[in-house]
Amino acid sequence: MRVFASKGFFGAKVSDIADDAGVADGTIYLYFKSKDDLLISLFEQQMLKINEILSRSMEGVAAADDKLRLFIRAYMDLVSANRHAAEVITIELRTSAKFMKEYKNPRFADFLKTLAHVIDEGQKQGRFREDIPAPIAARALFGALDELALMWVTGRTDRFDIRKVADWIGDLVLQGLVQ
Amino acid sequence: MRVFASKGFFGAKVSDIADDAGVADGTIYLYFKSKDDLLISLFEQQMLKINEILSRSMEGVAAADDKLRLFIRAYMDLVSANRHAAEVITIELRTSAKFMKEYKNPRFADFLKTLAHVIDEGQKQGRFREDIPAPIAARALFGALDELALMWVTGRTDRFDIRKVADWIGDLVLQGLVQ
Amino acid sequence: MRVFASKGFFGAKVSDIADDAGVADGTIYLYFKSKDDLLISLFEQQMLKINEILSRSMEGVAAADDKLRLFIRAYMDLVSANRHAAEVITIELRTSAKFMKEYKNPRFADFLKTLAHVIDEGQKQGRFREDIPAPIAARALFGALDELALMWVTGRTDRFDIRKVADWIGDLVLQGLVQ
Amino acid sequence: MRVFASKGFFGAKVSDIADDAGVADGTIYLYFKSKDDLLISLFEQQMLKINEILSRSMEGVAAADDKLRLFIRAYMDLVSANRHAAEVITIELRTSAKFMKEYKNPRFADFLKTLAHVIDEGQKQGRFREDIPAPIAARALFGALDELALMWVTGRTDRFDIRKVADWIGDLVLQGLVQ
DNA sequence: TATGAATGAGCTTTCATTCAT
DNA sequence: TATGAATGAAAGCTCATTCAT
Repeated sequence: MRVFASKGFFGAKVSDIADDAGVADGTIYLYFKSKDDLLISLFEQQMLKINEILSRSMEGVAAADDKLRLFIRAYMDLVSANRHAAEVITIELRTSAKFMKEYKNPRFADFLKTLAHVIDEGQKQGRFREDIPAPIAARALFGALDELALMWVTGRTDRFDIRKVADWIGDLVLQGLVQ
Repeated sequence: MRVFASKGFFGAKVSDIADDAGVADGTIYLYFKSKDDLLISLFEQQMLKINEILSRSMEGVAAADDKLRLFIRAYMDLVSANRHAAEVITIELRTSAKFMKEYKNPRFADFLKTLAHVIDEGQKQGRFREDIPAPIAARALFGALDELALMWVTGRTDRFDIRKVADWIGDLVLQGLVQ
Repeated sequence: MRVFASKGFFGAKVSDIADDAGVADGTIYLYFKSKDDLLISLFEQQMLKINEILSRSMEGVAAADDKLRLFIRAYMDLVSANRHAAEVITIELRTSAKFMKEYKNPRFADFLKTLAHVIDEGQKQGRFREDIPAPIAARALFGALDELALMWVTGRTDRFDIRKVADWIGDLVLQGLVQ
Repeated sequence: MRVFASKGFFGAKVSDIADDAGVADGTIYLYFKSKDDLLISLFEQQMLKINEILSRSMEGVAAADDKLRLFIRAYMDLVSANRHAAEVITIELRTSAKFMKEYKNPRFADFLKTLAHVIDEGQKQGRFREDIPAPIAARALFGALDELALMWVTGRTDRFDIRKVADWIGDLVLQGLVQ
């Protein structure tokens, strides 16, 4: 993750990764089928963890808007706590489609489903407007979160408080810009 | 653009691009210094065009919320009219930072500035809430737009109407989910 | 000659030569069959001129040792007056055998013949020792001259007087080091 | 060495060298940084060996003229025993300056210093004339040796005895042509 | 299990040469 | 005659992957 984060998938040599891990190049291939597989395994593992943490963050909360705020905060906390992972997921996730034709990224689909589900709940609770389809809203929200994560990850980290950003996004998505 | 869009920067061979363009490999190098330069030139050229169209789309409109809606619609129209360009910009833009360390991407910065400026206007007009900093809101909005563009570009195009999506994002960002 | 001298045969691009000559690349090919041919023509032309000047320098002189001294001086004068030509001939001449398999360099053979002839005369005049075969002595003398030409051409030109060097070589070859 | 000798630096493809060595192309790059580095390493290695052998050949001999004769014989013996090396050093050494701007060739400088030192000794012993500067005489002698080595290496080897040539050069340089 | 030297396919880039204008 | 844009073969180098130890 450290190596992919700092050099990107194509820039990262298998030998760089082996060096960073303190093993020989060949050893990598005892645990992963290929460099592609290495990145995919990373995705899977991280997304699994992320999905779990995000789901847990909303446990025991009933109101959809509270859930959404908690989700957003938890997501941003994850980003700030796992800089490298965030960078890899944020950036390489996109490119992956291009060079790993066959990989469907099921965990990311899970992620989006969770988010859409919360919004759907809100709509059923009568709290959220129903004219925007939940999957679209979920995707838009993810885009916003992802972009700000990228901004945080590539920018000077000390420039702004990621907790505040989380709340701003919560306000934006729940109440909108118009006051 | 067609080739980068379908294979990604690293997957696209210079000879693929030359083939697609109907010229010899060497001819590429009469017009571009390197493969990197080719992608960068593409960015610059497209972003310049995009920025121009987006600015023009809001001309003669006073209210910031109207401006924002027009901006969003124009952006989505551009995406649907320039599938390949959208794909390249959406995806390669992110990766670019990793493999083109020195490239600052000034046109994208312009893009964000335009968007932030509209939001700032809305705040000064008293229409938009002032607790969310304009650059953050702009970035979040771009993330949402970009993500939906990606969804449209990589998904089955006929699945939903991009115009409707534009309006949904407008509603979401201006009024929020909570009704 | 200027371009070959400063960059070497392989380092010199045809377009560099065209630029230096103030013509288009294609124009070169109206006058020379190929880049190889260009260098060969240069050799031929220069060596012809050199051979002529050297032969003339010894005209009307009878004693072989006087002839040899005059030859040496004339050679070194040529080198100092035609820096670029000297550089090309001195350096590229050697490499030529490697990459221009078929080129026999007849003018250089003429050059060596002239020199060997003078030594042969000296031997017949009873002035020069006969135990050293004239062609070997000629070749050795050329080697010495060539090396000093190279030294002069690649070194700081102002460091020593090429006329003096010529006389030193004359003394060395005629009288030897032992006093 | 074999490949550089038969095709020259530019004519020799890295894959030719790998083939000749019985390894894969990539293997070359585990041991040498680049094709340039390969040639430079060859120079260094050979010249080191040559300098050592030449120095040793004169050990225990006091008179400078004896030393010089031994040096010349040893040099020619080396040439005849290491045909390919001689060819590479003789020819590529010259061209090297043109395409390897930064390479200073320190071992060749050592070689010349050794030779000049012997001549200087002869002058101090009162055996050699002092009007010819030792470095100039050394360079001239090297030129003669180098040229004859080239002649031997590129010509039909059986045409003359390299030992005899060595002695002729010894006579020429020590006693001169004039009898 | 772990190693790391060896592999060799594959890619970007260069540049001598051509030829339509 | 002159041009110079276009060509495309060719070559140096990289690096994911293998496999004997």
